[in-house]
Amino acid sequence: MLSQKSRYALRALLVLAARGDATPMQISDIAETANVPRKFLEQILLELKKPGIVRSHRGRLGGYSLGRPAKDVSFADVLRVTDGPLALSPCVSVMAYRKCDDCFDEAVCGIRKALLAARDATAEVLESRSLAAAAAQMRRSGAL
Amino acid sequence: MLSQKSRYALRALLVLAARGDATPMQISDIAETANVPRKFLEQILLELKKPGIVRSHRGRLGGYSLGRPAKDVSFADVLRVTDGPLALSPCVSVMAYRKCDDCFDEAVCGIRKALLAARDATAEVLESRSLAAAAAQMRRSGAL
DNA sequence: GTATACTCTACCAACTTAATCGGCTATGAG
DNA sequence: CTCATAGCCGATTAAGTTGGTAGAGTATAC
Repeated sequence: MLSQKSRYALRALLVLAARGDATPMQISDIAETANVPRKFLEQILLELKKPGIVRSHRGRLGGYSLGRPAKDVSFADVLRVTDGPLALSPCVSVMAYRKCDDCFDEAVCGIRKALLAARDATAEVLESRSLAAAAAQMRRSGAL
Repeated sequence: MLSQKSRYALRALLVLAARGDATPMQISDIAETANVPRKFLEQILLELKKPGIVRSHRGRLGGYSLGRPAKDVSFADVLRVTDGPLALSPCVSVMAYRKCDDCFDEAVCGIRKALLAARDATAEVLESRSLAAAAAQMRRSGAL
């Protein structure tokens, strides 16, 4: 299951993706539109900023905007920031591989292959879905 | 990521699946072979018993055995017990559907479709992998 | 009838999650 | 210049989850 934080992140980013222009939008406005607690959203946006998913402008008339075109931000990109690796086990994570703590031999593990297949399947789906596509779908179904 | 509990459950079940016969094996023996803390394994097996994944025999010479043939127990069956739904959001769970707490209209949600596709992809993989297949693979690669 | 092995409830420490608070810092408008 | 404004950032917190232990109860083979 996704964390609440991930859900908030996706909602906030969809708000940014839905507005055509790239002028910055203030945290408070994003928070209100996406229905996310303001102070919590601050933290989330800060994290999304590190990998360049969003960009910020300080001072008067500051705010946040997407760091790159909405079609180039996948669900996987976002979830990796807010929820960590997509994989079900560190030993099958492509972006953040790590040996399992108590695994004595990976080559012989009866669990690993299935988890790897699961990871590949989810990654393929989540990497192919962009904010742009999701925003477009929302527009089509009548949600502003 | 899987919980430690799920990893333990899979390891323990693979131990049971790997032995050909269906005579009960004691918790302590399973715990030792699968390298799982004994008391914790007790709880796990008890949970796996409710849906019939394992069967228990009490008293002297008691123990646990698989509740049905290893080829009929999928990874999905196990993980649903130990880690809950496979889905990333309650609203896309097939086995345990629930409306998302703060979602005002599911039909218009820009996130849901992607999560549903992700769920279907992982479910297909995890439902197609059985304990029998994993045990066979382990046997082939030299792990007893 | 008694040793043995599962059953069940309670408990615990450590960690994570979902926030909130308040002060600091950069910046654009006037 | 200056100051109101908006993001930056570290600390704190309450509640919940995770991983694991303890111990009394109960069924059953011998």
